[in-house]
Order: sequence, then structure tokens, then C-alpha cells
Amino acid sequence: MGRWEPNARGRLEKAAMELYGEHGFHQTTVTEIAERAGLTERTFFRHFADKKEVLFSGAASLQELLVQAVDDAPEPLAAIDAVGVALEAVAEAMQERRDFAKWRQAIIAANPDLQERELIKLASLGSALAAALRERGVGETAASLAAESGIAAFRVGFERWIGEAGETRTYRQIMKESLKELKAVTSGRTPPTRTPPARTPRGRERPHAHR
Amino acid sequence: MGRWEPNARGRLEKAAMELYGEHGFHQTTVTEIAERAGLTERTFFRHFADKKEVLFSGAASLQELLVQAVDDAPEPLAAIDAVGVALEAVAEAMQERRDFAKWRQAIIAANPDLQERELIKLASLGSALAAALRERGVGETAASLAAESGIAAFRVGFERWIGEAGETRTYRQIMKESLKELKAVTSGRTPPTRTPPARTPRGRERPHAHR
DNA sequence: CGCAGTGATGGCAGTAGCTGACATCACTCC
DNA sequence: GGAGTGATGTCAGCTACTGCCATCACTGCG
Repeated sequence: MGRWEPNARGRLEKAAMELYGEHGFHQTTVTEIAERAGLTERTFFRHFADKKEVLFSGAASLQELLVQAVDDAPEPLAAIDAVGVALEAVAEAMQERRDFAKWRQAIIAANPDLQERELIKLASLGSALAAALRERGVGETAASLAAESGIAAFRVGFERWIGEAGETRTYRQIMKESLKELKAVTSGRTPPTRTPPARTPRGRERPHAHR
Repeated sequence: MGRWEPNARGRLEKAAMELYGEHGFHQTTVTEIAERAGLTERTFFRHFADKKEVLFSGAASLQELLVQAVDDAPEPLAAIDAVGVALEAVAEAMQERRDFAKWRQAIIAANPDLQERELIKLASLGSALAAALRERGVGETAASLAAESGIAAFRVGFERWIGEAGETRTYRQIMKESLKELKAVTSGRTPPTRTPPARTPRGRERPHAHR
């Protein structure tokens, strides 16, 4: 046996998740996490860059999976379809962890700080995706646009998959349909503004006017 | 004359911008900013939620402009084209501040914290855009997708407008072309992977494999 | 004229995220 | 058995950010 209990990082991750769930992210201090894991605060910061990062350590493998899927996609394929294939693969890999994904998303949704981190992880996913496309010969701008709008579809699909109560379709199916709808929307094939729903006076999230 | 110098917020903003430029964002302390503005740290936090927010106070008016442009767009118009019209209007409004935009973007690019904030502001822009579309009668998902992919085009266009050295086109023109390219990409009209550029062994930004 | 209320600011103490520097000590390798 | 090595502990310190109360010009009102 070693000098210390093994798997310090894992214990920290587990403790953090538990506490984030029990008391919320903001209310949980790093010292508490470390104590529950039988370690010190200093050690926590040796394993995770900051308090938020615990929730995002899985992003790296997701990115790897995504890029690999693009690389493995059959060659004569339009950029957007290569993106589609890759996103479907990722969706399938996430399928069995729906409960965890839902729980995790609830925590993120309750914290602006975590939302920021989530967005930058998705952006990083998008960059990697774009880079993978470029290596297939897709042009600079086209690669960026295909990747970023693909990520948009991914997000939209994710929310559906997790949000809708009676949702029976798999994430993969939903993902497929989101991409289809993306294509429809960007090609102008959208119910073009026929019967606006009662056009309320609108007290929306628009910022206050200054003039 | 009042008890205090007028326009405290403006002075804080100016001092912060200067210091971020002189010493970098991270190296600048809030105390320094407040001192240069002839105020105290406590007052800084009464005007700005945090140190980052100083750089993003303009986002609100941008959002207002965007939403207004969607509202003012002619009625029988596909969702993606309403987005296009609105984004062009915003691009035009930014045209005269290119130097400032460039300078500001350089600071943001040098700081992950600021990039996170930038992303959440863009996401908020996207939500507002989607909401405006829904009020025109565009469906839930379609609105989200049109808005988010529109924002993607906005970002891509922005980087071009600011990045390319010999760029003579206006932001509006670039924006228009980005949207056009978005449509091309999502409709599958993309040079579909013909001659991959020398397929290097790739030591990219892909995370390390574990197996 | 005086007086109570208001609003922007200062002062101060405190919390918590995060870092650098150094010590400790099991384990490994020679 | 002695010199690394690597993961952890300890401690001091900085700084972002907050709560609470004091201050004091200005305003409106009797």
C-alpha cells in the first residue's frame, strides 16, 4: 500500500459532485470538498485548475471522440454531413448517461460562472471540429461555419433530449433531426412569418432602452 | 457642482481600459483602476458586477439594436434572412469603431476569463435574437437554430473584418458573404473533400489519447 | 430657514479562490 | 544504503468581491 489512499483525483471529483448537488456550487467551498476527500485545499488545486473545472473534466475525451469520428467518416462527404456523422457518434456515446447529463446540466444552469465555462468548452469543441474538417480539405471559413452551426444543433438537440418530459427518442435520433432542421432553416425553407402569435406588447429580456 | 466629480462610471471605465491596455487585464488590480479614477475599490463594484464586466458594458445596446432590427425587418421573410438583415445592421453600426474593436479583441484574446465572458454575451445575443424570431412566428427550434448559426456567421465575419491585414470590405459586406457561405455549407454545397492538404501526421489540439 | 430623506461614496472587516515556497516522506533505482 | 522523485501537507499572502455602517451634499417640504 502506498503512503496515501489511491485515486486522490477521483475522490476529489466525487466529493465535489456530491457537495455541488447537496448545497449548490456557490455554497460549496473548496476546503469542504478537500475535507470530504480526506485531502487539503492545496491538493485540490493541484488536480483541478479551479473550482469549476471539476465538472468539465470529461470534455477532453468527448473532444477526442468527436475528432476521431470526423477522421473516420467516409471521404466523399459534404462538410456538414461529416459534422453530422461525428455528432451522431458523440450523441450515441452519451446516450447511456442521460441521468447524469441531466443532473449535471441542472447544476450548470443554476450558475452563470458554470455556464461561461460550459460555453468555452463547447467553443473548444467547435475549434477542434473545424480543424478536423480542414484536414479533410474543407476551406477555412466553411470549416468554421460548418463546425459552429453543427455545435449549435448539438446544443439544441441536447436541450430537447434532456428537457422534454415524455421524450422517447434517442439522443442520436434527436441530433439527426436537429441537423435536418438546421439545413432547412439555413436554406430558407422555414415557415416564413405567417401568423405571428398575437404579437404581445413584449416585455422581454431586451435591455432597457436609453434614448 | 456636486459633491463628487461627475461621471464616476465613465471615469472607471476609462481608467480600466487604459490599465488593461498598459499592463494587461490580469496584472491590473481593481484598486489601481479605482485610484486612477479618483475613487475607491468599493465604488468600482457598485458600478460593475466584476472586473471583467467593464469590457462588456456595450453589449446591451448592441442587443437592443439587433432585436430592433429584427422587429423592423419586412414581414414575409425567411427566418435566416431576417437574421441576416439584423446582423448587417449591427455590422454597419460597428463599422466606424473598427480600431476600438480590434484593440478590445486583442485584450480579450489574451485572457481565457474574458473569452468566457465574451461567449456568454454572444449566447445572450443569440437568445434575444431567437426570441425576436419567435415573435415573428418562427418555430421554437427553428428560431434557436437560425439565431445560433447566425451568431456563428457573425463571429466568423468579425474575425475576418478585424484580422485580415489588407481587408478593404466593410463589415457589412463581409457579414453578408459569411451568411451566404453559411447557407452554402449547410446545404451541402461545399467542396466535398477532394484533395486533403498533404494529410500531415497531425499533432493538433486534440487532447491526449488515453489508451 | 431648518429639517428629514435620499443617493452616491468612503471605510472597514471579512470570506474565499488561488498561488508560491518549502517541508515531508514513501517509494524507486542504482 | 543513499540519492532522487513525486504526491502531499503547511503556511503565508494576494486579490476579487461582499456586507454593513458612516458621511455628506443635495432636494423637497413645512
